[in-house]
Amino acid sequence: MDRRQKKTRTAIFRAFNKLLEEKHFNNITVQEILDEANVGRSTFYSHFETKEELLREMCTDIFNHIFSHELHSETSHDFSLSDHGLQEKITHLLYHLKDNKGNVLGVLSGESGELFMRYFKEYLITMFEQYPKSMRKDVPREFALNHLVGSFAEAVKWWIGEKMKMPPEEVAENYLKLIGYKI
Amino acid sequence: MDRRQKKTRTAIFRAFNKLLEEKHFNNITVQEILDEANVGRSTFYSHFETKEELLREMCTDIFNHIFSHELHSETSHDFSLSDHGLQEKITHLLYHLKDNKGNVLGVLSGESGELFMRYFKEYLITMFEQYPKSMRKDVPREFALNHLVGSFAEAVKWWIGEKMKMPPEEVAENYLKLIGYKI
DNA sequence: GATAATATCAAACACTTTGTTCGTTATCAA
DNA sequence: TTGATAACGAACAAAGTGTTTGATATTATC
Repeated sequence: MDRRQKKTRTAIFRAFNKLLEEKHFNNITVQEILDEANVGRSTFYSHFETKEELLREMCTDIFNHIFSHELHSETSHDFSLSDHGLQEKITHLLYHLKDNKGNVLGVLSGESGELFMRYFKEYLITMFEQYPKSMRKDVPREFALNHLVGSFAEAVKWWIGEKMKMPPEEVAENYLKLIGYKI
Repeated sequence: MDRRQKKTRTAIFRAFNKLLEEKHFNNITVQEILDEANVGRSTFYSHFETKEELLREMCTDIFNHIFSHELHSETSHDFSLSDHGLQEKITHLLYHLKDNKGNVLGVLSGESGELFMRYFKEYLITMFEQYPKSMRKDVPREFALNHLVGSFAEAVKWWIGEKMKMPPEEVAENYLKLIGYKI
């Protein structure tokens, strides 16, 4: 990719992220992004068709980074035994989030969290599907999966809202207790 | 309140709700609401300052109706024994939601759930606080309460997304299993 | 280093939506 | 019946969107 393209792309991402920390997605205008990123109007629209696409691409960028190790680390293992690592995996994921504090905080802690959450959950589904033992079998599979994903996403949102002051290990432990996960 | 005011207010609510079933809140224009409700532009703005306020007022209207029985039915009972009714209370709440299908579906089933969810959770906090036994004590109270409220809200969202085809009793039962609630 | 390709820019553009204003008409409560 | 007021509709300024244009600057490549 052309250096110029990379440069403007990251400039736009940085600007957008900063703005997201301050105000809601809906109340951010393209003009504000342009001013913050020092990028021309037509340049912006040659990169992204709409503001929504910008958000989507930024989300996937962040998650591809955060989940890159998570999703592929154990895919070659025996499936029935892979449950053993759920606590470690969750802890690891939380540490990743903490490392990306700068990027994630703006998007998630702001009022735009719902949009970000939608993407987050998509990745979580893939993760939890690797741990069949975390799901109770006396409840419909879809219901149980939705519960795991939804409640974990809520826990993370709460954690971030609390400025991530609780240690990742503790968050993971508390969460696993609440979903009744037996090691 | 003047009959004329009531008339236009409900006309706007009805029109707005219908539009919410079809498209996202952000993509609904005031003009569309006016056309659907057969209401003049200036009339709309004499009732609601913005589109957001319209949504907010509609949400509180719905919840005040749905939770009116829920929240006050057992407040005079003995607190330590009130846990016995959680399953019934949840079931009852789900039936209420189903009765308000027409109102709730549009707001929540669409992608506009954000604001609606926020209000919903506020009411849920009050509800779950009446059932101390539903909360594990080996996990920080705030963490546990967030888990109960968040996961229940997610379950309801899922349920509505599935067109409420699962019977309320079953939803309540499955949910209580997942949070490890012992009768 | 020269060159062809192309990314960026600024400015102007048509278009949509918002929220306000105002004079007129219709409806209500008393 | 009458005074109050709600609804109407048309026009308005303001703000934002997404596109187009031609000039300028930067890049990859030869």
